[in-house]
Amino acid sequence: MSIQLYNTLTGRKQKFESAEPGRVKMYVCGPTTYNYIHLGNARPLVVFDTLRRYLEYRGYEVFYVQNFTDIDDKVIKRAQEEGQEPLKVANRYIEEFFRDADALNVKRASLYPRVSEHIEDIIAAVQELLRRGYAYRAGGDVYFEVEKFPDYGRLSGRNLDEMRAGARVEVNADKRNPLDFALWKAAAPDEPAWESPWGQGRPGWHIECSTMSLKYLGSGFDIHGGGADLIFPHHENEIAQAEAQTGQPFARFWLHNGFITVKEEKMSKSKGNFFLVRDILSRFNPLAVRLYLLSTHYRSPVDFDDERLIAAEKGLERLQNTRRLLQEASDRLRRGSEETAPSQEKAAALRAQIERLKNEFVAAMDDDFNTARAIAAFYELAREINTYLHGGAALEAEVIELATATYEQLGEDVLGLLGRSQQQASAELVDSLMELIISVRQEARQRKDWATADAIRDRLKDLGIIIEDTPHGSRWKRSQG
RNA sequence: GGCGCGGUGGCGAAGUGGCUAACGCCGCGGUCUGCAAAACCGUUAUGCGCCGGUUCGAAUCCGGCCCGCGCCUCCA
Repeated sequence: MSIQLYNTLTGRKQKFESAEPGRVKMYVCGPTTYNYIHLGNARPLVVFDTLRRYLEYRGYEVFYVQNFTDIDDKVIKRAQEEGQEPLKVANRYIEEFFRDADALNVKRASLYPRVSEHIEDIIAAVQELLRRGYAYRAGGDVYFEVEKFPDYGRLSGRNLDEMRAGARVEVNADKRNPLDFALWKAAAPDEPAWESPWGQGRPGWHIECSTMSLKYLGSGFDIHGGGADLIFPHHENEIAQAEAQTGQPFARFWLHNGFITVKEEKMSKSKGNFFLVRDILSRFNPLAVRLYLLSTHYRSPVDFDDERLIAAEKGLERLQNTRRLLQEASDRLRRGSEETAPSQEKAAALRAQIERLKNEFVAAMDDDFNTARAIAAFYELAREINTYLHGGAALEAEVIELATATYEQLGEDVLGLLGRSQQQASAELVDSLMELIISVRQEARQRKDWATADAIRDRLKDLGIIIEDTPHGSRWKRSQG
């Protein structure tokens, strides 16, 4: 009954225990904010969000940090193309990021630190690396010297000799070793720059993540996640920087999700075969996209294909139907329209199934976060509940309550697949409808069509809604009783 | 060249030594239903890339081969 997670650092599943009892600290590399996110960006978002939800379900308090890379070559390039300030461009895409993430039912992280707001911290980190002899200056640049860090290559499972043999590393005369990487880059004339001990410049890519994760989570935090393409060099470099800087182990568990592929090929920006989440969401139910992403184990590749999205939509519909049927059943019970005595036998049978499937769900999730197996158990749960509801016997209130609570807990709290309930949706719809009615009435009043305006107010009053006109517009409330 | 992942029914996808190979989608048949929808039941792999081997027993372990993909370079 313990959680096992595959740790890239050790190459095997390990029992997960948080460093601090009851509290998990996790960091997931976020997007570079120069465009809408694509499906490949969405996978870690959904996967680690679900991991976070599961850990919370298992009773942990989770402190979840996700960064935004808002200073970077691509942001700068984009800004130049658009003739805008880089930070403005970044801000805009951060807003768009939240729209997509919200649609995918991704819970907000505890904190979203941005590079541009942590320049001081980064400069301090680079200074410390220089002081400790792990870094060197070359003109206005500062590089990390990989030879000085004996463990370099541990995460990605290679050593310096092997990597040099790869010979695909760009030659740079300023570097002592081709694999040395920039901690600080001198700025070109038109680029955003900050004053530093090495002149005007900006941070390298890797230093931001180690600096911000150390700042908010401290050395030895529990989980560091991201896409598998970040293992090398990004995460390798983070480890080198952080451990060289602090002399302490950096993160305890390294988790990496597999790629999204298109026709079996990796979806990537450089290949140009990527699909924006924004476009996908315009054609498919966002929660179906979420279901599709969780239907495969997080470390395996997932191929993007319309047919699979359609299948996911169908599956989702079934899962959401069960929730609706449960809602109807409890409404019926509340109205007291059940005439015969409930079947204790059938209720007991459902109770046993709920127990069994919930255990299966938890066992699957405990085993390296096997959402595919967990979802299978959830489908079975839906079927068992449907069978009971459809069985013709009188319903028993307590088992309906148990079924509803369990279904909601696994399906929404953990998997995030059910979305807003019927009740929440209705409440929101009422708000929107009232807004609509009030604006129609407002138009009538502007025309001085008092008859229509008064008729609307009177008829709403009959429905138990009171309109109050004020100098700033109209507001509404429900009448008492 | 180095390192690594994967090939399971029509399509996806679990399963890593032993009940009838989960689960979803699609198709077909049925139950229910005024109709429709929803829901439920049945049905689809004597077989898990190919060839050998180990074992009482393998999709699961070992060896070889074929095929697809990834990382080694910005990428989630």
